[in-house]
This record gives sequence, structure tokens and C-alpha cells, in this order.
Amino acid sequence: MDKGRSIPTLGDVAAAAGVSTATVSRCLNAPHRVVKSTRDRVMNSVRELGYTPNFGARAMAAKRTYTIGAIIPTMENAIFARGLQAFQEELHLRGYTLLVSSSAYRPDVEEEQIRALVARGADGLLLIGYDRDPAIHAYLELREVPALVAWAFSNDDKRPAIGFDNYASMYGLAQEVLRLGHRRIAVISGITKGNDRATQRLKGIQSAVRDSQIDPESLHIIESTYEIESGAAAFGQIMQSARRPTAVMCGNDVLAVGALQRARVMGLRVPEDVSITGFDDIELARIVTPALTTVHVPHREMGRKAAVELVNMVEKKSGGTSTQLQSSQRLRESLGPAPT
Amino acid sequence: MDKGRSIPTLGDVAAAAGVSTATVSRCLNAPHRVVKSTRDRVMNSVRELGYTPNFGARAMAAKRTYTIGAIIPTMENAIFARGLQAFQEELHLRGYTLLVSSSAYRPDVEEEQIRALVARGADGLLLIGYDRDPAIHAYLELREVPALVAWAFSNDDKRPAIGFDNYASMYGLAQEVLRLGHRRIAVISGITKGNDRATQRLKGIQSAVRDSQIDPESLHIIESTYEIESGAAAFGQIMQSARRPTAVMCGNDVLAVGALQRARVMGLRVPEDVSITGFDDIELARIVTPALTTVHVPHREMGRKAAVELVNMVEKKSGGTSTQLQSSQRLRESLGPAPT
DNA sequence: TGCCCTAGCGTAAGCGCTTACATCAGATTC
DNA sequence: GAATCTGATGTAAGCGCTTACGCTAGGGCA
Repeated sequence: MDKGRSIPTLGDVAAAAGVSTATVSRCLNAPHRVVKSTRDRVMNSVRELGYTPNFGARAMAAKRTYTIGAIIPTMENAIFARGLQAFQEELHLRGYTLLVSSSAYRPDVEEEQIRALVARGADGLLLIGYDRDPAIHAYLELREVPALVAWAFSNDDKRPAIGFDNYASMYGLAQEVLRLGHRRIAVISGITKGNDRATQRLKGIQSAVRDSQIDPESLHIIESTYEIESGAAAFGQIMQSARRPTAVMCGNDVLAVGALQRARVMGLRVPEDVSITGFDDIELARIVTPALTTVHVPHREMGRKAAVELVNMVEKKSGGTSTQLQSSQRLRESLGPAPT
Repeated sequence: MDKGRSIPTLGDVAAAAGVSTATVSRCLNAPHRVVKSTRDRVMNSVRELGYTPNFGARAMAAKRTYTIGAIIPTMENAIFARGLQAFQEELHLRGYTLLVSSSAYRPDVEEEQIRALVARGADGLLLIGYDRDPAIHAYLELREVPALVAWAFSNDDKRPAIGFDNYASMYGLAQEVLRLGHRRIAVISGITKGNDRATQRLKGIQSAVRDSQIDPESLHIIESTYEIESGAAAFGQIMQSARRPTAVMCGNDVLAVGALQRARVMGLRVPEDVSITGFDDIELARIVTPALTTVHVPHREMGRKAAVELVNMVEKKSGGTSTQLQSSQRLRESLGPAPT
């Protein structure tokens, strides 16, 4: 086709510089193996032609793309944003490009996205949480694509992970709630099916309650999607029940903010009439009034360390080790003593 | 290498099914061109071997990847999240995969990401705003990768775009502020350099002020990065000046929320002592107390329509048309009459 | 001076896929 | 029954790149 305006290839550069394609390739990938005079000539041609390598071809020939993929449940709220930003920054420092995909919390979409990313040559993958079809991990293993689980950590699972103990974190927060005298507690949980983080958090509350000699069956539990509106709706429903709780513990900050909003609409004072807690400590938690009591997660640290570990795995410097991060409580205004 | 556990290829499937690679390829890409009996046999082998196509190879041979790239300035706040989610959903419906990259508001990083995505075979690109090195658009044109500008719209620019008029939207909001009697106005703008949206919004305010016979020079303008903390800091600085404004107009909701926070810390009542406005109408705007007066942008609609248009461009059904969306004011509690 | 090394490049064989073109066995037509 | 057509499948030529291997020339060494 019209030579004039078609995309320049390695061959074009080679021809322009009067060398072989091998030399051009070496200039790009292992400059020290080419003598400076030729290298300069080649680089000039590269610039003049506006050449950029075709990754598809490169990946096929070299089996390396310097691309890392991440599949997160959602971009819509800030839960993953901060950690992901740190993840990307660290990857960038190490010469890797991050490609992100979101699954809308749907396992089938997640699987599709994983395949898409792998098929596009991702060298490694960041996945959120443990819960997914084992076939996927088998698939990744066959293809020798290392994957790192993030936002979760479990001693019982050998897959490499970086995160915190969702169970213990929520257990601790629930203890605090109980310490303040709350006995009638409701929970607005994320959808637990297929989401180990939501599951563990819920279990944490249940255990703490049980350990305080309260019948866990008395917990009013509602599962809800992670949206402010859903949180609000769940809160409304809970507060219509005959036996109103004095504290509502939410699976994350987004749900808690929804609850807070609805409380205001209903004319309920927080925490005088009802206490509300969250999880994640996203920016939102400090901004709302009253500020949210929640569990702080070191998102940026997690993102950064995930990048370091994943790159090591890709470069075979690590077989994949797991790292547990510490979460901590942030006791703010939305949690108070149980009304007498 | 050890045949047993290596990645299956088209050839492996062909061998297993006893057909040629061409037939397997056709089964995958144009099923109707293969008779059902063979097709079933092939698909069985595909399943048994756990075959997934290699996109690099496919892209190289077919020059199509069904992948769309988007480069957004940041994932950290929700400005782009909602629109992007809708964008992805619509793309998914049409059989395309979305890959996202973030530039941290840095032009050099953005350029790098654009090249990365193109090199990885993106069929089309979604870019935010007009402002960027013309060389980039030339590069995309040479490579025949269609690009759609989003979150901005200008009659003066012929590049295909979908968005709203940042200038007019902010002009309208400023008029409202002026109508309420505010004469001493401050602006916390985003960084205008390299950001046409921030620039247009600022100009909108300046024009409205001028049209009200106020010296635009009297505007106290601070440029700030789009972070809550920066917004808070800028607000603090503004409120220390000798001639305190009665209204502070912010370049977006994130900055406005920062301002709101600092106002509370400083013991200033909003809007009694000072009015504050935002832009974008992200979720946050409704959640803070007092709720934020802002400009509503139809994010989801924009995302969806962007997907439709971009796919059409990729499939050559459209040369790239521009669409202007309407923004609208959301007058909430944070804006009140100027104190007398 | 003759030999071996080595640095610097070129040659060419793939990587896994798509697709134009060739082939071939019916089915259709007169 | 021969000629023609048609639909299903195979053959093989790339797509743009990397890299094992081979070649050459100059330098070092005995």
C-alpha cells in the first residue's frame, strides 16, 4: 500500500539506517550490544520515521510485554482507587505499564477480563480477593502468568496475597461497639456470595457478638450492593423493624455513608440515637458529618508493595510470598455509647 | 518443550480435531462458514485443551483487537469513574474490551500511555479534553487509530468530541452567584496549564464577572491540584486575605469539598458567612453538609454515547461526529445570598 | 607471522494467527 | 452425462518482531 503514509516497521527503520533488523532490535532492547556510531544512526531513523514498536509482535517473539493487568470489582467508588494509583506509580518506576479492567462485582465478567488481559500478553495479574472459580487459577498456572491476590490475607490459603485480615479487623471494631454498650446491633453487609472480604467481615462481627454472649441470631443482617443508595435503603429497612438496633455496622464506608444519609433524612441523630460504623477509611469517611468510625486500611502501602512483589514474581525473583498488613481503627464521631 | 503442559495453540486444536488451522480460525471468527458437524468437533477440542487465542498474534494478523483504550487523568476521585463505568458497559455490550490507564494529570505520562495502548493494539482511544501536544493527534492519525475527546466540547475544534461546554456551564453558575448579590468572589481553579477544561471554567467565571461590571482583576484566583487537601489549603489562604470574599467558586467538587471542610475548621458558616460552589455533581456533592451547589454533568450518558460513537468510528460507520451534552445547575445549600 | 578470540552485525527461523486462493466433492442445470 | 456452480475445507503466505547462530575483521598473544 501507499508507502508514504503507512505505519513504519522495524524493517523500515533498518532500511533507512542501512542496517539489519536485528541491529535495530538490539538498539532498542540491548543498546550496549551495538557500537555507538551505528546506534546513533539507528536512533535517528527511529525518530525521523516516528517508529514505535508493535507490542503484539514483540510479545509474540519475546514472550514478554512489561504489562501488568489488574481486575478490580469497580471503579465507581474510591475503595480501590487509592491503592491502585500507588500500584501504578510503583509499576511505572519499574518500567511496567498497568492496564485496568473492572468486573462490576460479577464473577463471569471477572473471568472474561482475566482471559482478555492474559490473551493480550499481561505478564502478571493483580486480583482482588481470593474467591473465584479454581479453574481460573489453574488457567493462570498453565499459562504461567503469576497472579497476586490483594485486599485480603488469609493464613489458610497458600496463594500469594497482600492484604489484611478482614475477619480480625471487623472483629476488633465489633468489640469496640460492644464495649460501648450496644446490644442490639444490625449489619449492612456487602453481598457475601463470591466475595470473601464481605464474608470475612460479616463473620468477624458474628464472632465478636457470640463471644460477648449475645445470640448471633439476633443480629439483623441485610446484604446490599456497595452503593450509597443501597446502603440508605438497607438502613431505612432496618430502622423500620420493631426492634430497632442502637448500632448499625456496615460492610464498608460507602454503605455507611448511605446509612448516615438516610439517618439524617429520618431525623435520627448519629450517634445519639444510633451509631454507624464503616470499613476502609476512604476519604469520604472523614468528610461526612458526623465523621465515620471505621477501619483504616493502608491502601497506598498495599498498592506499592503489591507492585514490588508482583514484579518480582514476573521476573522470577520471587515465587510469590504473602504479606499481611495491619489495619487499625479510626474512632470518630459516628460511634458513641449505646443510648440508655 | 514439554508438550504436556505448554500453552495450547490454534495448531494444537486443529491437530486434535483433525482439521486445518484455517478451519479452527473460522470456527472462532466466522462460525457460519463451517458446517455444524466439524464446528462441534472443533469446539470440543477447544474446550478440552482450554485453548484461548493469543491476541498479539491475532492483532498482528487481523489488525483488529476489539480493544478500546481510555486514558484518564486520575482514578483517585470519582470525576471520571461513573462515566467510565457506563462507557465500559456499553463497550462490553458491543463486544469490546476496555483497558484503562491513568496519567496523573501529567502530559508526558499521558503521551506514554497513549503510545502504550496503541502499541498494544487498541482499536480506538478515549481521551479526556482537547489540550495536548498536536504531535499526538498526528501520531494517532498516521496509525489510523480513531480517538474521541470526552468531558469537553468546543465548536472551535474539529476533533470528534463528546461533552459539554465548560465555559458556558461555569458562566451560568457564576451568574447565579452574582444574582445572589456576591461581589467579592474568589476562585479555586484546577491547574489550567495543559487542561482546557479548567481553563474554560475559569474563563467562564471571569466573563460573567466582567459582564456584571465588576473588574475581573478583583477576582482572587488560586490554582490548585484536584485534591481535597489542596482545596482546603487554598481556601485557608483565601480566607486569610484582607478582603475576604463572600463566595468561593471551585473548579470542581473535590476542591469545593476541601473548601467546605476548611470552612468548618475555621468556624465559618456556609452559606451564611461564605458561599461555596463546585462543578461535576459527583456523589460527594450531595453527601457533604451543607450539600454543594454545583453543575451537574450527565456522566453516564456521556460515557454511553462515547462508547457508541467510538465503536462507530472504529468500524468506519462514522468519521467522528461531535456531540454536545447539556449540563445543568444544582442549587443546593452551600450557596446563599451574600451577607449584607 | 600465524592462530585464536571477540566485538559487531547480518541471516533467517520462528512466534500464533488470519485470509486469499486453491482444491474438491457434490448438487444443479440443460 | 457433461458442464457449471457452490459450499466446505486445506494450503501457505505473511503480520512485525526477537534471537540463536554464523560470519568477518581486527586485536592480542606466543
